[in-house]
Amino acid sequence: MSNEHSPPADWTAARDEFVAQWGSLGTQWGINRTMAQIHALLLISPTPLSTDDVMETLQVSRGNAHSNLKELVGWELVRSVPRKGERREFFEAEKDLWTVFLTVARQRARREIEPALRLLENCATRSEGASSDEGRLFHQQMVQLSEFIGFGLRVSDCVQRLRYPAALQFAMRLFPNSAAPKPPQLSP
Amino acid sequence: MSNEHSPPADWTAARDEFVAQWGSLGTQWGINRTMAQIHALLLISPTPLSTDDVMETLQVSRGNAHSNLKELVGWELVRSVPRKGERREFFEAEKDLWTVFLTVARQRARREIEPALRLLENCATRSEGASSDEGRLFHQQMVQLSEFIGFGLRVSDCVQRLRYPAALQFAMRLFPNSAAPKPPQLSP
DNA sequence: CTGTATTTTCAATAAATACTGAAAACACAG
DNA sequence: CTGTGTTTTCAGTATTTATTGAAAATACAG
Repeated sequence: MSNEHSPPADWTAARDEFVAQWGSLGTQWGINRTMAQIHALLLISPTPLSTDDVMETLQVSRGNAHSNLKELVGWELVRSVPRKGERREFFEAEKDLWTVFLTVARQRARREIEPALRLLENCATRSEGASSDEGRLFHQQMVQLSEFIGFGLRVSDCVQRLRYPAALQFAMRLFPNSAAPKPPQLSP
Repeated sequence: MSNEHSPPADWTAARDEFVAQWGSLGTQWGINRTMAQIHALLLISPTPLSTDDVMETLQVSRGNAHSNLKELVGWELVRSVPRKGERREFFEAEKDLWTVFLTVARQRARREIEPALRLLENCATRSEGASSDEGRLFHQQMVQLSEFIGFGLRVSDCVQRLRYPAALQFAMRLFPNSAAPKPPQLSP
């Protein structure tokens, strides 16, 4: 993994801190630590990594590395890339951040928001004719929540169709006082 | 709490399911079950509730109800309202969903995103002069991530200043094919 | 100050979640 | 088929997080 002529620079300390902290950050968002760390690792790796690479770097068991890699693949944030003449699997992360953002939004919408919306609509229907104060407020809030979340879902759908430059332009037009980041432009 | 002339309608079943499911939903987003359930409860309660009301309705201990109520107050999603001639505290949730959305966005930005941004900027600086492939990609990703997240923060800042109707209009202009929800209009 | 209602704290415990490691299943070369 | 390298599964264990309940602190009325 590490080779050649680089000075034993201390950016490696920054790397380790990034991986560790990204893991903690993840837990605050309902993502398990190891999964977030593997994602961090792959985000900054110039080459695809094997399960054993992950095990060694993060000092976790095979089962743990395996299941979290597979889950990342399930989230479409990581893909398995075959290597010529190698039997084992290698994994690489999607590195373009706009794509990562869209993917996370899409997956969370599908897995979590849409089921919630169904719940809310169902609750709204079931409380249709309520006559008490409590019942009417409940119905009202269910309708309001489902409309709010439904609207959010539709906006997200539209955003999915934007390429990064278009999204940027929209944002700039909407929020002139917020400077935009340079467009992502990764090396091949 | 329950009184008067309502038929023993079954919307109460819908209510119970809403509270329970909102709790599970919360856990997927890194919020503990009880806290999410208390929030759900207050969102649909026409009157402020006491700690004992919460304990009884959700069947949780005093300590649990207490600490989660206080944390909700800390998130500014719930406020304590004094009741004339009553010594104990009553709590009510912010019910306007646009306000709730802005509050959650603001709090998460402050508590989680801003610290992450500082980490990323720090990592970007510390890897400034890296010469290896790995080092340069790391630096590049740190810069990219911090710019992306920084931009998100600035957009969020701007959104904070929008009233709901203005936000709606913006969204409609951006995404003409997504029908908008009726503007929230709660009874006094 | 004394007594009572209420809030707050926190050590102990329970529940949920994540992780390990070894065994089983699988894939393929020879 | 046999042997070897790899992936997958999963029961057991460890870790983390949430919850309880009772004691301590607080607030106030009389």
